[in-house]
Amino acid sequence: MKKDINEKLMHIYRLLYAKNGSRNWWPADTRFEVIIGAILTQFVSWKNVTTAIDNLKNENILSIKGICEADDGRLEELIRSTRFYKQKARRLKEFCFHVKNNYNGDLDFFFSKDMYDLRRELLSLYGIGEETADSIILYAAQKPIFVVDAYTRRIFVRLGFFKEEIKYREMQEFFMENLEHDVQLFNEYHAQIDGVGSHYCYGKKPVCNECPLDNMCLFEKRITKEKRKDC
DNA sequence: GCCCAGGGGGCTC
DNA sequence: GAGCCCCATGGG
Repeated sequence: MKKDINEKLMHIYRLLYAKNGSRNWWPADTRFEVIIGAILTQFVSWKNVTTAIDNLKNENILSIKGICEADDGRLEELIRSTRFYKQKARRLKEFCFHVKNNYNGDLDFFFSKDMYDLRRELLSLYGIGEETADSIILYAAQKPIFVVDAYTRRIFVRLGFFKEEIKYREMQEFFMENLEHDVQLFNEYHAQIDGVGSHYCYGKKPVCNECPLDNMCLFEKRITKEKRKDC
């Protein structure tokens, strides 16, 4: 771990934490709900997801058994608010059947695997890509993997750490090479990024004046003078 | 009416 | 592997 990079990353973390406090992520009652939320939130705002999760709760099918036994059309209807609902209904079903058929429906059993074995297995399932897999590993299985997303890219490109075309794994490796592997730190760091991500962009729009990272935009060499005025 | 939002699969070359 | 299209709701 490079000490100077670690200190920069921790400085950013502390600025965000000082402003927002703990964000208590992930917003869910159970780890199964975390998993369902991770799949449903793909390319959609969280508000749309809460509608769907409430529907599943009200219908009393927010469980592996419940999803497995649910009628396909009914399931689609309940999660309609999350966009791409037909695909997502299939994703939920396939995840639940995987755990049911291979782990006797037992998430403890499923999550007892080595972290990277678990990651490979999740990635093999339909509809689970890197971000979704990592969210499940960190927030449901409580194993120390760093979750990156579009907001992480946006902010750290703007701050000058990454080029815009950086790959998911490269971003993830950067954080994991330069931060202590700690579930609580990884949990809160990603949550903090999420909390300010919507205020950031690559330079097209002004950043939020309230954001504690504004004065760090000077790290971003590719932002023009004109755009820098936004900071 | 239009634009955009925290992704992933599948196809092509 | 990169580039492209598909999926198809809800809020501002």
